[in-house]
Amino acid sequence: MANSEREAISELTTGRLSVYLRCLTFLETQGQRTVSSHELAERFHLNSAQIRKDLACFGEFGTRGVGYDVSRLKSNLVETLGIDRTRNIVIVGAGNLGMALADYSGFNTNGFHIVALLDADPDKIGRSSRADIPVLPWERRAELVRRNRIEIGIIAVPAESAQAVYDALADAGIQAVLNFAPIQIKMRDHVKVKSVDLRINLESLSFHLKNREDGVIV
Amino acid sequence: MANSEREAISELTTGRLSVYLRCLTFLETQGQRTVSSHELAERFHLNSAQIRKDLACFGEFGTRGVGYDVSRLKSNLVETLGIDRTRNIVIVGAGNLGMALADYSGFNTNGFHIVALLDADPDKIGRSSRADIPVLPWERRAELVRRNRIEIGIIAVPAESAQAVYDALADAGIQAVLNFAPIQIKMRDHVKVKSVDLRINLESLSFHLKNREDGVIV
DNA sequence: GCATGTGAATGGATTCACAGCT
DNA sequence: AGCTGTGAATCCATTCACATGC
Repeated sequence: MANSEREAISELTTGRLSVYLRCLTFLETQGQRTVSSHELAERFHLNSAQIRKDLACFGEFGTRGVGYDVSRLKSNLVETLGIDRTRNIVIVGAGNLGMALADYSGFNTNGFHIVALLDADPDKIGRSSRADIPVLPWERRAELVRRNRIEIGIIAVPAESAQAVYDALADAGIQAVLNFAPIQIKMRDHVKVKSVDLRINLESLSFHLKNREDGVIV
Repeated sequence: MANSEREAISELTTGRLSVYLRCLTFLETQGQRTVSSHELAERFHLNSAQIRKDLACFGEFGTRGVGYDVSRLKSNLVETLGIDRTRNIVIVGAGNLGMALADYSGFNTNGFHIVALLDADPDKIGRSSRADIPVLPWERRAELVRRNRIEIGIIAVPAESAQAVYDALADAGIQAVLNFAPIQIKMRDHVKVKSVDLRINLESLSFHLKNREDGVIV
C-alpha cells in the first residue's frame, strides 16, 4: 500500500511510530542488527500485529522470514517522522515550566533545536536558561521566527494568555504549536496545535486511587 | 445505571471528566448557575451526547428540560475524580524538569500537594525549589512516604533509572506513579503508572509538518 | 417545549489468522 | 520453517435519535 497521495494516518499510529523509534534506537545501541515484530512486541510490551500494520502504512520495510533491519527501519522512521532534518523551536513563557522545557534534553536533540524563549515581562529579558538559551522580548517574535526559520512554538504561559499567544504565533508564521496551557485552543486552518495537559494525568491517577479505596475491582 | 459494583470506565472518559471540571470551574467564576450539555458542547468544542453519556456513568446529575446545576455538577465531578481530599505527592529527580514540576501550579492546588523532591545526588540535597519545596535524600523515601501518607510519585529521572525508581517507590508503599521518563515501565499489579512522553508530541508535530511539505492533503 | 439519559447505529482501532514470500 | 503484510473479525468509542421526565 505504501504512502503518498492519501492521508489517513491517525495520531495514535504516529505516536506509536515514535515509540518504535525509541525501541530501535535502544536495540541499535545494544548492537542488535535485526528484529522481528514479535520480538519487538515481547521486549517492549506491544502487539506484533499492530507494529506490522503501523509500519505497513509507510512502505514495506521488512523481509519475510527474517524481520526488520534495525538500522534501516530506524532511518525509515526518522524520515517518516520528518526529523531527518532539524526543526527550530521557540518557547513562549519563561516561567518555571518554560525554562525547564528549554533545557529538557528530549527537546534539544535529534531533529529539534530550541532557539530562544520569549517573554513579555521586562525583568526576564536578557536572562538565559542554565543551558544558555536566551530569553528575548515577546515583541521580537516575528523577526525571530523569520530570521531563524522557526517552525514550532511551545506555549508555556498561563491559560488566560494562551489563545492570544497562539494567534500571535500563527501571525508570525509559526506552523505548529505545542500547548501546555490547560485550555482548548481554537485552531486556525493551517496551524496545528497539540495540547498537553499535565494536571489531567494526576486527576486520572486520583480517580484510580479513589476507586481502589471504594473497592471497585480495578 | 450509576456507578458502584462495576468498573468499565475508560481513561478517555475520565480524561474528559477533567476537562468538564475545568469548564465548569470557569463557568462558575463567570457566575453562571445552570448549563445544558448543548451549551457546554458549543462553548468548549465538545460533543453534547458524549458529555451526557460520560456523566451518566456516575449518576443522574441533570434535570430534564433544564440542564445541569453548575456548582452541583462541579462538586460531583470533584468527588468522582477523588480530589475532594488532598493527595500527597513526591517527585523523584531534582533536575530541571523535577524542579519545574514541583512549582507547577496545577500540581499544588485543588486536591494535590507536593511534599518534597527526592534525589540521589548529594549536591542537590538540602536545596529547595523556588516555591520552597525541599530536596531530600533518596534514601529517606520509605520514611517520607509513610510519615506523610504520600500516595503518588512523579518520576523525573533519566530513562535508565526510571524502572528502578518505580520499583523502589512501589516498595515504599506508593500507590500510583506519573512517569516522565521516555520508557515503558513494567507495571506491578497494585501500582498504577501513567506515562507522559513530551518528545512524542513534538515528533507528532514534525510528522505533520513533513506531510504538509510533501503536499499531503492535511 | 426542552434537555436529559440511553438503546441502537455508526465509525475506528485493534487483533486474529492466514496467504505469500524468503 | 519463519515472519511479513493484510483482509476479515472483533472490540471499543462516538454519535444519532428518541422515549422519558421536568
